[in-house]
Amino acid sequence: MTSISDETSRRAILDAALTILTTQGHHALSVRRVASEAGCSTIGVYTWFGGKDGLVDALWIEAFTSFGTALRKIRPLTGPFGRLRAQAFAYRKWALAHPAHYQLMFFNVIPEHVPSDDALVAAAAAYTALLSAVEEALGRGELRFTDTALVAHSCWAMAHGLVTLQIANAGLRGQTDNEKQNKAAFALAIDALMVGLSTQPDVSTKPRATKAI
Amino acid sequence: MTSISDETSRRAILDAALTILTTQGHHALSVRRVASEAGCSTIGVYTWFGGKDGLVDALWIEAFTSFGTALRKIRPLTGPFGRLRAQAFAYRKWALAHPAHYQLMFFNVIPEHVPSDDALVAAAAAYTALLSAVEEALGRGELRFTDTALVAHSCWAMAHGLVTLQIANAGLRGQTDNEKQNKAAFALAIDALMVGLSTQPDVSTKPRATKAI
DNA sequence: CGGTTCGACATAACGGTGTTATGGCAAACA
DNA sequence: TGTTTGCCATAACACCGTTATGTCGAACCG
Repeated sequence: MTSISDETSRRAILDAALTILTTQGHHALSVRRVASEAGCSTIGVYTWFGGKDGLVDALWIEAFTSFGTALRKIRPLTGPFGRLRAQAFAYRKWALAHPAHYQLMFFNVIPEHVPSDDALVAAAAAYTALLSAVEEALGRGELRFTDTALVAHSCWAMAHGLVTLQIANAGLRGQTDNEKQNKAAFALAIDALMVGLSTQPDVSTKPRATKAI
Repeated sequence: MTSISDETSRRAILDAALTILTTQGHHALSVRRVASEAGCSTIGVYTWFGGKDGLVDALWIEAFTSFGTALRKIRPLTGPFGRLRAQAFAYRKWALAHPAHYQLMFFNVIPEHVPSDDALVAAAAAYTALLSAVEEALGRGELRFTDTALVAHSCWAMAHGLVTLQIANAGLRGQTDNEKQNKAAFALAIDALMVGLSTQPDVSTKPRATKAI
């Protein structure tokens, strides 16, 4: 029996959590602060989300949904691996645009949180976007391998590893994050993997000698 | 003025933290529990480590030191990329043998901890092991690229991404972790990257169609 | 309309956390 | 012998997630 006012209460708390997460980071995401930001007592978090865990779970689901749609938007098919490459860059773009969310999703940054079944469904939906791109490449005969899941796993791990290292390093010493060089390094690694997975190793990219990272 | 008894106090606390970390996980790593396990008051953690942050930092340094020596042990040079491949598998082996440490090092699992300068030195030392292997491959003319750092970054990200996904998934649903299939998936991705980075794409591995992951 | 039920919510508390102020106490030193 | 110094336990502080208690208003029903 969720009325409109119910949803606004829920939304207010969720938005408060969202702003705290993006502006102050996950360490500031306490029930008391969220309630204060939302203008209610801590009880609100428990009536609408069942506790901090449920709140984090809701954030997780929203994040994975946004992530999944960002990946699913990629449709161009220009050139071999066109969609896979574009998806990898979309992956990177989304992650760097939402680092707090990305940490929430993949860094296990709130140790007491274990994703619910609904959350796992949302995560799986994002993964299927990647799977379909792999299947497409496989259908076009661009892969040396026939196992979609294995190839998708490799691509996911590559993109995840690259993005993870960048986010972790950026949070470390406040280094000047040279977006251009980082993106070039990302492209190099992704392209190398694509070449390695490809039937036609030297088509998709024309690598040149590059400068130091 | 660190006497022997001083070092034993320090060691006792550090060992207590280590056993708690490995047996109960990072969420159980509280100052009070560590002190209780070590048989002293919470003050001990502060006199010897300056607080929880310093304790975690000490664990981090020990972990990266162990990790670095594991990587540096890899010496065989059989075949192209022999050392790089062996190092990747050593990377994986160490990470899966010390999942709690790996999470501590890379998952940002204790949010309030920021690595000290000493800790960053230890981490950099582990990275140089990888760099030297890349330089060796480069010296043997096995790479299409001339930038050591870029290639090392790619390799690191690939291994890190693969291991990270496995550890995160293992912690998720208590799935039966089919070590054999996981290792095969790891090998496939690493080999594909090596091929993509190689001057002679079809030499290092002979991939076949593989079963589902 | 009056009584009852029920859900949202605030207050205040409980047990836990990291941290620290206070003070005791033994060893080293002048 | 008197003083200083450093290790350490006790107890407290502020914060955390969570919950028991009770209030209040709306909805429901006779």
